[in-house]
Amino acid sequence: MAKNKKLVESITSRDEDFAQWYTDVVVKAELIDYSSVRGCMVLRPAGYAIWERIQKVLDGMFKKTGHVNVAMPMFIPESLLQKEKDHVEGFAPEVAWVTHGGDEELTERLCVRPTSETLFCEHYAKIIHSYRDLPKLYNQWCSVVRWEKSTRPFLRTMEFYWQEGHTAHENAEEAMEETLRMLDIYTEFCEDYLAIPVIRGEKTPKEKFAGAERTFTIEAQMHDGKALQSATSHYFGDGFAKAFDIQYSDRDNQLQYVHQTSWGMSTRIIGALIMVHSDDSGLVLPPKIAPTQIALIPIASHKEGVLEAAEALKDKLEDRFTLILDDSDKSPGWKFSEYEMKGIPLRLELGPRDIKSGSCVAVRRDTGEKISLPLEGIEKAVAELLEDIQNNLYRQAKELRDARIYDAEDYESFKKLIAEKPGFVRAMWCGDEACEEKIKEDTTATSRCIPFAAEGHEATGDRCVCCGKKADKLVIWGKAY
RNA sequence: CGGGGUGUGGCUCAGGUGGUAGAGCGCCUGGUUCGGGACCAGGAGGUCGCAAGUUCAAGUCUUGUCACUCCGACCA
Repeated sequence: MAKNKKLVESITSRDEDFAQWYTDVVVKAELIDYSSVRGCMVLRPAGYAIWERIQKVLDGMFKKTGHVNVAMPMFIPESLLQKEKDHVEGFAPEVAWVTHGGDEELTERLCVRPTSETLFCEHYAKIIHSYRDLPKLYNQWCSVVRWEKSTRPFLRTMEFYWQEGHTAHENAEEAMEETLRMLDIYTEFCEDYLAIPVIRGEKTPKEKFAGAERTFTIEAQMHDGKALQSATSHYFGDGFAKAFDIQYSDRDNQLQYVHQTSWGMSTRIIGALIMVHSDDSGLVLPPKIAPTQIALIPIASHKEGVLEAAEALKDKLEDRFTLILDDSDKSPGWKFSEYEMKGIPLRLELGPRDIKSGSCVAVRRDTGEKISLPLEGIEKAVAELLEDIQNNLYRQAKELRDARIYDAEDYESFKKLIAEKPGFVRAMWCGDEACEEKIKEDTTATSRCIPFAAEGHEATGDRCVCCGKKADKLVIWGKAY
């Protein structure tokens, strides 16, 4: 028993060493393995299954709002990448280049896409001619490569999976509407499915996407109080359209430039999922995103009738829930720990005692609570339990986050809060990039976003927390991943 | 890119001053078990990250290099 305990405790305590805890969970839950390529991870079945769930739900939301999927090439000729000045400047330092095909040196080197704006723009220039061709609402699921200096599983890898939506519209209003519509979809997805509360807002000019006119973001707070940018939605105006010559004839036969957007969410969100909900026993997954919702564990399965009863229960539940029945000869205790480590939201135990009493034991992953459920009408009880787990995870995360958003009026208290209190600080900002720089230098905190005033974030004063000059922007500040 | 740490069976690690490679867990076979990581017996499995060098002899010493990890800088 004592030595077995050691196995259970092989996850580093979250409060003791958050970074090590994170790595332990990711590896022990078998989400990823390290590969022989620096900064690139193997997404193992348990990890990829989460991504597949994310894809399925998000893709459904995209389709419902009229988007269609395409696949763009993974290579971008250097000359194409160069077309939009801010864009290339932003990404050039971190692109991977292909210089040879077989033994022959290429006349023009190809970059491995770090993002696909240029490819979409090139294509749009060819296929958009009339206002009747608009809007174009394209999305693609793919992986991209950025030559990162330091990497961590999910949070920052050299190759990562994501979706990138790229749309073209007749005018600024429509493009802006689309930008915010996608921010809404990401918000809904994070809060309703991942049970991660987010703060919505706009990035400051310093933090916005290379080539964008405006960048909107949803920011989540991790269990250690640090921020993680969970998705972004960019409004491009007609900047890319002018660089790539994407024009159409409008209703009055006048040539117009399109207005564009792009938006993305990546496998990084899985890092958020882990850092928001998981605990010292391993991964915790919200039922609505968990690839497997229930682990059904027969107790004393060699005894007469146990396996049969477990099979019958499985048949009863598997149409409505994703479930695995583990009838392997591992000990029950081993299985309990294993499925806790893997984050399965609900465990059902079925043994001789339960069969005799016509019930089974349910154990919640979020609270550890054990509940006896009558087998009669168990579908409904399980559905309610899963819903309650989903809601509880969201509530817990939101309560913790809300308790860790502080307001600062002056620079001294601002610095003190950032240094001493994990979490976010709300403070006024004058709009000067120099103040952002100074704050970053003094505290390592960055501006996460300018939250929407209509969503409960009204100005807390009229002076910049850094320089004291007149300020009309409330900014959420925090240390970020 | 700077600073710290670590590379030895699948995993976690032990191997003072150089001298034929070890443990626990896991894995395989058989048996007994089964309500919080079970037990017994037998068995398989390692060019010690990689490359040079010193030496009669290198897991151990020297140099280089690669990877992982943590903390910064940079970026998502």
